[in-house]
Amino acid sequence: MAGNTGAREGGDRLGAVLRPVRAGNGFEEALEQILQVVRLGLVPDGERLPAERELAERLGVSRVTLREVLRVLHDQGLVESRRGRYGGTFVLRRSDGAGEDELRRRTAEVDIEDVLRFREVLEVGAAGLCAAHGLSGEGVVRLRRALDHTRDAPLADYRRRDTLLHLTLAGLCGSPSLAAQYAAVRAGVNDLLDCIPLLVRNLEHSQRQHTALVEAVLDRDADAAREIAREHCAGTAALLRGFLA
Amino acid sequence: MAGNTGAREGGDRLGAVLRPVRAGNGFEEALEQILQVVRLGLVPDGERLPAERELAERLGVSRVTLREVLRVLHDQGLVESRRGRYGGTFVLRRSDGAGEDELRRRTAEVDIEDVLRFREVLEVGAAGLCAAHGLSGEGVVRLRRALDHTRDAPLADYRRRDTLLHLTLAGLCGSPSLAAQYAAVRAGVNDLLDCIPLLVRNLEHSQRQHTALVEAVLDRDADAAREIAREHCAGTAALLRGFLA
DNA sequence: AAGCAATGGTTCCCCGCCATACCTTATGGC
DNA sequence: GCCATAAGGTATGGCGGGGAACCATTGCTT
Repeated sequence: MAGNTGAREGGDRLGAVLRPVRAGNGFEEALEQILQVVRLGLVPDGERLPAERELAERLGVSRVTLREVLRVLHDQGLVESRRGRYGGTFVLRRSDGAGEDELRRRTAEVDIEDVLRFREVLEVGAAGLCAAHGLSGEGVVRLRRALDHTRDAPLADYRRRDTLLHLTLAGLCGSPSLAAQYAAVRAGVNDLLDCIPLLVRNLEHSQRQHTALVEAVLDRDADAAREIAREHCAGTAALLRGFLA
Repeated sequence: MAGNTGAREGGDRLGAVLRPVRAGNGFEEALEQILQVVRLGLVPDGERLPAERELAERLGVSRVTLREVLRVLHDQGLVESRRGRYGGTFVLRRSDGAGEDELRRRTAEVDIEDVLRFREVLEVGAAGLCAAHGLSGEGVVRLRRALDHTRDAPLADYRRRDTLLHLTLAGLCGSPSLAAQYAAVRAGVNDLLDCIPLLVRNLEHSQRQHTALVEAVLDRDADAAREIAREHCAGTAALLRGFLA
């Protein structure tokens, strides 16, 4: 019957919307998000995560569940907890090799093309929006500071500051939804980047692009900003495809 | 202490990632997604939703919870259930006025700028990706068919077919993540559009843009595709800002 | 030295949701 | 006309997670 056929065709279309309502249980999602914070370098090695009570509230899970997450991270050697006033949960420097298989597992199950394409769209979009609408005075300061921060970065901290620069730009584009999605996809990109070596030559190239990108945004030259962002992403994408394909 | 200050500054940065792990309970999220299906017109008026057992499984909630959702939708006059073989849950034609306050409530709590900007980024990005990477033979067919479908649309069904065209494009861009996000943001856009009148003049303009957009994509002219998509979004955005601001 | 405050650590109870099984209704085929 | 089938409708037990209260530890402040 016609209606039935229509419903079946529609059924395929529904796939984009009718995805599972939660990617996993509360525990798994909370774990994922805290890992994101760490992988994005939002809390650098040695620094403290928010207190358990605050973290639990912000993640929308109970403290009990959050503590299970922290216990797992502790068992994997990623964090350390200290009691008492001015105690807390601290991010440990990842002794290279720890969680290596974890990384393999994670990168094995992501759709690399999906990540790279989505990242490019968001990155280019954020740059274009920032340039087209202009930044507030405070926005200019934040962006400049983030850029300067990448210039004098020690090699070991470059990727983290690079990430922060891009997150800053995404955060300034005027779309919180875009910023949130960028954070998520960027965590995925960082996972991929952690699988390949950091080449100084790429880094210098990247740095020139950062400078040009920020200039274009501040000049409110949207087309230029978009084009630079696109090239920037294409560079990373080519690198990753080359190493991982 | 320096570490403490750093942690506080970091705390602000964490905002983009440390969002609540679930927007609500299972019931609310399932409701939201089914509403999305209806609002996107993925199941047209009079057609049947997937069977309860299938829907529950695809949404990752129990049938009990799903049925609570359907009961709410039934009470609001949006769906009707019929028992027996070839029964099911059917989407009712929305008698204008029903759920009107619901719409007001919903549109009141969305960040219009966020929605419009994010939508533009995704729309432009999807068009650019499709044009840049080219479509498969089947992709070409699907896109053409969706476009043709908007041409001979009765006025009452235009917005639905328009939505389907854009969803098709997003689905063909090679990034499932982008497609999913587009579906979500488009549902929000449709809510906003439902608050303003449908002007035939805008519709004709829109239709010309659709044709040009599809042509640009099929010609693999990414710059043109992006530019048309941008104009297309700007038109809708201006309309919405004018009526709702 | 005493007290306070901020943090991690622990326990308890209750609710919401899930899984499962079963019942009821309507339709088509034998 | 009977029965198989596919759908919605109902009932129950179990458990994961949440909320709240409390304990334990540390270091600053007085």
